[in-house]
Amino acid sequence: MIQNLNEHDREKLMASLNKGGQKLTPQREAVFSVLISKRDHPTVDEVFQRARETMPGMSLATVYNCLETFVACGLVRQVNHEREPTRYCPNLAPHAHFRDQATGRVHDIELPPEVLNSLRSILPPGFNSEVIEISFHGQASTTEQPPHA
Amino acid sequence: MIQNLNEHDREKLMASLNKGGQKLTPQREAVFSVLISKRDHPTVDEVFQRARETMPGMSLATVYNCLETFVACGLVRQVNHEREPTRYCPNLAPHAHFRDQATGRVHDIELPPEVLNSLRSILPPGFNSEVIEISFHGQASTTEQPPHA
DNA sequence: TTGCAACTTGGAATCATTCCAACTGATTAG
DNA sequence: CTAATCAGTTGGAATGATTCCAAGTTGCAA
Repeated sequence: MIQNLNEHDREKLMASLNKGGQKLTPQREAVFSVLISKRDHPTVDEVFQRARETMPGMSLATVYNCLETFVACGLVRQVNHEREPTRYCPNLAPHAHFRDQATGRVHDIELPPEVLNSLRSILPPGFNSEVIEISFHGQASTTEQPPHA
Repeated sequence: MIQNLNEHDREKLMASLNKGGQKLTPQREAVFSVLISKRDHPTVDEVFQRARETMPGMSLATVYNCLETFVACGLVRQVNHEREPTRYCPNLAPHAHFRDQATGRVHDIELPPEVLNSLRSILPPGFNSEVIEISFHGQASTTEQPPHA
């Protein structure tokens, strides 16, 4: 079961939405709550299933809408791996992703600033990049819990 | 117009196919020829259009099949960006990709071994990765030709 | 010459995502 | 108070890349 947002997270959500000229709605609150209560990079469908536990009438289209809004407001990041369904990640700190081939699970990998800088340095003159995506795929021998934030 | 494969590329193609237990067919030759004659990361559809110039009867399904075979044989790499159509890249040297937001064009960015190693070093114990994908998105001020291999 | 196995083909099916038109609810203007 | 407006929500239809499938080809082997 998904609990309600605590004061702090609610404020953060409302502030980010307002900044983007958007309103806080019950549906957005439910979707955001799903994302932060279990930070396991759920797909849209997984978000949909979980959100329905607290708000049974919510539609899939609304989940798509909410997530799109959150991305636009900078509240969450999209994580794509090949052509699999898009996943969503509420961790905004710079990090890479590790996708476990066996389970499909995605783990956050901390990205130290010096590594980020060394990456930036490989761009030839004339290339300006705001976004860098780094993803590893392989085997994670950790038996259970992902080590993410 | 796409020219035929030269001896060297034909040998390389046949060797890789044989190693994977696959045969050299006219369709595979045509598709491979498309990939190496213009290394601009074409989509399946673009490969299909170009291949039809030399082999008008070829079907889209065959292009998918050929590309899948090549990936399995290690002859080409898939390049995915968000949920856009998959692109294909015959550059097998370690490199990152830069996607120009304005044009959608993909450029290869050389990846020095020390940068690759610094990336590998950020994986915590227990994570073993065979594949690392790095993609930049931003603006490329180069007016025309991509600097790829 | 027959049989087999890999490959190709066109079209149907799949499935994540987007689009759309109708509905809802809150806020504002008269 | 009503009406108009407007953002947000909803269900279902449409889209589009990709995969699946069953029927043809082809080349080689028995």
